[in-house]
Amino acid sequence: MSGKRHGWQAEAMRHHGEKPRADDARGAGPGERPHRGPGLLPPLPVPGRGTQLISLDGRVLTLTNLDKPIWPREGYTKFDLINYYFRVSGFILPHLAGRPLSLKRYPNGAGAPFFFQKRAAPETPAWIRTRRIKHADTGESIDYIICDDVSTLLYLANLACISQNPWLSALPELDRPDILALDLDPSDPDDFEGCIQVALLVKRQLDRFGITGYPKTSGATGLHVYLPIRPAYTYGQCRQFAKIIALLCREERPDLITLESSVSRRGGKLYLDYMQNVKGKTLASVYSVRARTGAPVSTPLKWDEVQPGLRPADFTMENTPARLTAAGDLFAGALAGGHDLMRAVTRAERMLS
DNA sequence: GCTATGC
DNA sequence: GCATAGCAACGCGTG
DNA sequence: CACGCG
Ligand SMILES: [Mn+2]
Ligand SMILES: [Mn+2]
Repeated sequence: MSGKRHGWQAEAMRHHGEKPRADDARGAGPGERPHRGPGLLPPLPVPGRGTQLISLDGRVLTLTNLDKPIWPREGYTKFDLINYYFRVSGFILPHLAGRPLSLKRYPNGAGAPFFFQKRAAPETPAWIRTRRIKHADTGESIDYIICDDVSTLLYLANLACISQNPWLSALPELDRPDILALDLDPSDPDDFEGCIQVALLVKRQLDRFGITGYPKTSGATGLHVYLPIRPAYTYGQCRQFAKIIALLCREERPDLITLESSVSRRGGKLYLDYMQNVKGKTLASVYSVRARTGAPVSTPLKWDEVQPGLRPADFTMENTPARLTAAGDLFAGALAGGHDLMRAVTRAERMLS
C-alpha cells in the first residue's frame, strides 16, 4: 500500500502543557504493536478531548476540538468521527486511492449547514496529494484533493469532512471510469422496500449479461450498485450502457421505476439514476459516514442481504468495525479487475430490441 | 474549520 | 476583538 | 437557447 514504515503507530504528543494521563500511552509499546494490514486498526491512541498532535505516515497532524459534538443527540464527537476513520482506514483507503474528491463538510455538526469542497484550500499541508485538473471548456483548473493514506484521511476528518465523495475514475485514467454506478433514488424517502425490489431487478438484468454488480447502502435513503469496468471506455460510453440497464429495468416494472430527470414528473417512483456516470460527478464512498440520525455508513452488502427487512439505518459508524471484522471488505471485488464493457454492450443491445 | 475581510 | 463570508459548479438531457 | 437536475 503506502510503503511507509510507520504503519498505524501513532505517537500522542501533549499540547500546551496538558497534564499527562495514565492511559495516554496505551498500546505504544514496541512489543505489543498490532501490525498494519488489511484489518481493523485499534482505537486512535490519543485522548478524545481538546487538541492533540499525532504522528502518522511520518507527518505530524493536529487534531482540534476533539470533544466537539458532531452528532449531539447520539453523543458522538469529532473524536468519534476521526477515530472511526482511523480504525477502518485499511478498508476505505483502497476505495479512495487515486480518485479526486468532493468533500462534504459539516464544521458545526451533522444537523447544521454543510458545504462541498473540491478545491484544496491554500492552507492545505504540502504533504496532501493534489491533482490539478483542467476543466473541459473553460481553461480553468482545480487542484483536487486525493486521499491515498491515513494521514490525509484523518486530516480531512478533522475538517469535519463527514463524507468523502470520490470520482468514478482514478488516476491515471481520469477520463475512463473503472466503476459504473447505478444510483437508486427513491422519490419517497421512506420507500426502501421499493428500492430493494428495484435493486433485485437490476441484479436480474446484470445476471443476464453475466456481469457482477456490487450493492451498497448509500447511507441515506437509497442504494448504489457498482459495476467494476476496465478503464477502457469514456464516461459517455459507460453512461450509454448504464442507460441500457436502466431501460431494461424500467421495461419490466414501469410502475416502480422512472428515468425521468424532472423531479415533478417522477410520480413517486424510484429514480434509477444512471446519469451519475459523468466526469466529476460523485457518490458517497463506501464506508463513508453520512450526516444523518445515528451516523449511518454507506455499507457494502451481500446480494442475499438485499431483501425485505433490510434497513440502511442498521449500519452505523458504531457497528461498522465489527461488521468489517466479521465480513471483511465485501466491496473488494468492485475494485479488482473489471468487465469488458464492449462485450456487455453487444450482448445487451441484442436483447433490448 | 479555517482564513480573509472589514469594522 | 468581533462578525461576516466563502468554501462546487458543471455536464447532460429535455423542452 | 435556457432550464433543472444531482
Ligand atoms: Mn442516490
Ligand atoms: Mn442520484
